[in-house]
Amino acid sequence: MSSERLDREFFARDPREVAPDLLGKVIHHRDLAARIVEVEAYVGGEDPASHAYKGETPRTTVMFGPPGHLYVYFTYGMHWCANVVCGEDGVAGAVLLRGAEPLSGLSHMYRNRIVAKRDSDLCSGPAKLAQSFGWDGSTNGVDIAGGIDDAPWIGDDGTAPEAVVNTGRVGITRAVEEPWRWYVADNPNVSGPR
DNA sequence: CCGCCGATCTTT
DNA sequence: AAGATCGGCGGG
Repeated sequence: MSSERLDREFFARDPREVAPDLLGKVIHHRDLAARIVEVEAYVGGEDPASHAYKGETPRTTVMFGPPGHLYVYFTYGMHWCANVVCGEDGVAGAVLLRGAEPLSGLSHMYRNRIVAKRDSDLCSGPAKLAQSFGWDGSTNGVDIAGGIDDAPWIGDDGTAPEAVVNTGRVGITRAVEEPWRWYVADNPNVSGPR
C-alpha cells in the first residue's frame, strides 16, 4: 500500500491535536516500518510534566525549534525516547511515540533489540520503539518532514484505527490528570495500563 | 498476568 | 534526588 508523507504543516499544530491524528500512521526509517498505536502530548510552557516547562535548556532546544523534527532524550541512565516536535517554531510542544506495531524490517529490529523475544517486545514502549529503530542521541533534532531520503518519516496509508482510547499520561508525577494520552484499543503494542 | 525492585547516569 | 523506562524475578 502506498504511503503519503506527513508534511511540516501537519506537525505545526497543537500537540494535543496532532497526537490522536498520529494513531494509525506509519513510522518509516530505511527498511524499518511500524504503525503508531500509542502517543502522548506534551505542551511545553503550560505543562508541568513537559521537559520544556521551565524554559529552554541545552536538553530541550529542539522542542523550541520548528515542528517536524525528532526530540530524542536520554532517561533513567540507559534509555532513549523519541518525540515529534509539534506546534509553531519558537513554541515548545511534542508528541511522545509510546507504542507501535512492527510492519517491516522485523529482523533488523530484533538485531537492534537483542532482549526482544516476540514481536510485541519490539515497539511496545517509548524506549523499546526508539531502540528497535536504532535511534539515540545522534537522532536528536533530525528533520522528519523535509523529504530527506535516509531520515525517518511518517506516512499515511489511509488506515484509520477502529477504536481510540483517551486517558491520563503514563509514568509521570505532575499533571497526571490531564487526558493527553491516546492509544488504539486492543492492540498488543500498547505499553501502559489499558 | 501482576507487582516489586535494581540498573545507571543526566538533569535539577 | 528524581526521572516522559525496562527487564528479571517471585507469587497468584
